[in-house]
Amino acid sequence: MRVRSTCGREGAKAVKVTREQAAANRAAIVKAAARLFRERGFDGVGVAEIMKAAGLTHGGFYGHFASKDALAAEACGKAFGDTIERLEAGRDQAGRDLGRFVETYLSDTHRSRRDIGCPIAALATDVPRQEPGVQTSYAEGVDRFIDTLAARFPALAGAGGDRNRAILVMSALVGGLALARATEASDRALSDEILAAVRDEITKLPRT
Amino acid sequence: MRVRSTCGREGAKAVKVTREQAAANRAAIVKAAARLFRERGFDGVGVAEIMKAAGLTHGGFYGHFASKDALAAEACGKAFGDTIERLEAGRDQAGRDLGRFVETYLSDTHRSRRDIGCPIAALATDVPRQEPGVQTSYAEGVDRFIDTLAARFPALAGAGGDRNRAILVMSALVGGLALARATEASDRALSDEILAAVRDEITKLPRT
DNA sequence: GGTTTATGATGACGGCCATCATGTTTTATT
DNA sequence: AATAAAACATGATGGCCGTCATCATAAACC
Repeated sequence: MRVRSTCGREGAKAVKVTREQAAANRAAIVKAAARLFRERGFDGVGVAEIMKAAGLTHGGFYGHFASKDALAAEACGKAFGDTIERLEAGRDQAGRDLGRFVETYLSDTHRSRRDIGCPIAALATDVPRQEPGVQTSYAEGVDRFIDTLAARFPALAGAGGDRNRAILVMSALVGGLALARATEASDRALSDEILAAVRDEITKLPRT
Repeated sequence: MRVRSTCGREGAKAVKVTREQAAANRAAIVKAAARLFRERGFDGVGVAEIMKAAGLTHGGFYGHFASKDALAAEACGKAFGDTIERLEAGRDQAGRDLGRFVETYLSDTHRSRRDIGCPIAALATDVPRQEPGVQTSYAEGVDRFIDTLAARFPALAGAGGDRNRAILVMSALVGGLALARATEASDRALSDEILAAVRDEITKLPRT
């Protein structure tokens, strides 16, 4: 009720697309957001840039999502979905045994690719500062991650059904990766040392 | 060369203070920044708010610091200094043995007080997105933290002089605390479970 | 084939941000 | 006592942000 603009007068090349194309666009927005949020944090990327990365302009955004926060929650869920799916399916070698998985999680590649890596490690300290929707999405992801870990690696499943061992391993993985990333640029030797140490110590953990 | 303003015309109550008062003001800025950055992240707080928290107005800021990033690096250093000093001095009970320290690090209090807690856990995922100065300050702090940990708790010092065990414990502590914070608001039970699990598993770790 | 529907492009709004120019007042120096 | 230096308050500037109003267009449905 404030705008009395005269916009959209001359060059509005509207592009009404098919229903499935619109759905594809929506998915592209979520996908781009999941990538950019992990790379730069929730507050480090604007709506306009996300839309541009999805091949659209910023105006159409609110036709798909109620707010940036709503997208953040959904993008967070997608990032978890992708990661857990990869873990559950065990498509690559990392799914076979714990040692392989730990090697992959604490690898050079995972350290340098925040944008497509584990959202737990990429967003951990950002989440407490976000809206409830994002926090819920994240917490559900963490819970699923723990269960998946315990299910896939029997050595992590406690005798009494507790998930303590899986939680310890997850915490060490997430903490180690986050610290390796934080120190990589200014002290590569330290960053490498952290990766190697957590890798070695986790695999040396006594079996239950 | 752009401003042709007519500012400071009527009510400019300038407040030139003594030399030591100026130094105290500078320290107050760093202190406020160290607190606010841990609470809201480097990009979650503006210069004006930091200055206000220090009891000043935003204009005087650039008399003390070259940029917000320069302050961020210094505030990061101060946060580490305080935390490591507390750990080294062993003033409180947490300094005595590893179990006590782990209990304190993974306590309710530390979970809810990001602003005065360990900067490693508060800023981990923000640091890779900051300027080199901040990253260097952070990496130095992490390095010192590992050394302090290994020095204070003999069980964490490896036989060959390696710091692997200390690094594992640090990673688990940092990861566990960060995840407990991220899940606290939306799933308190999960958050508590994480704190307890990491606490228990670390203390059950075999001695070297 | 005509009507309805809704995608998304354009552009505007107000707010917040980092940074800096200016001016006043007081301390420090000579 | 006079002068230089410096601290800090005021306020401006340009840029980016999330959000929204408007509307051309083409798909979806009858």
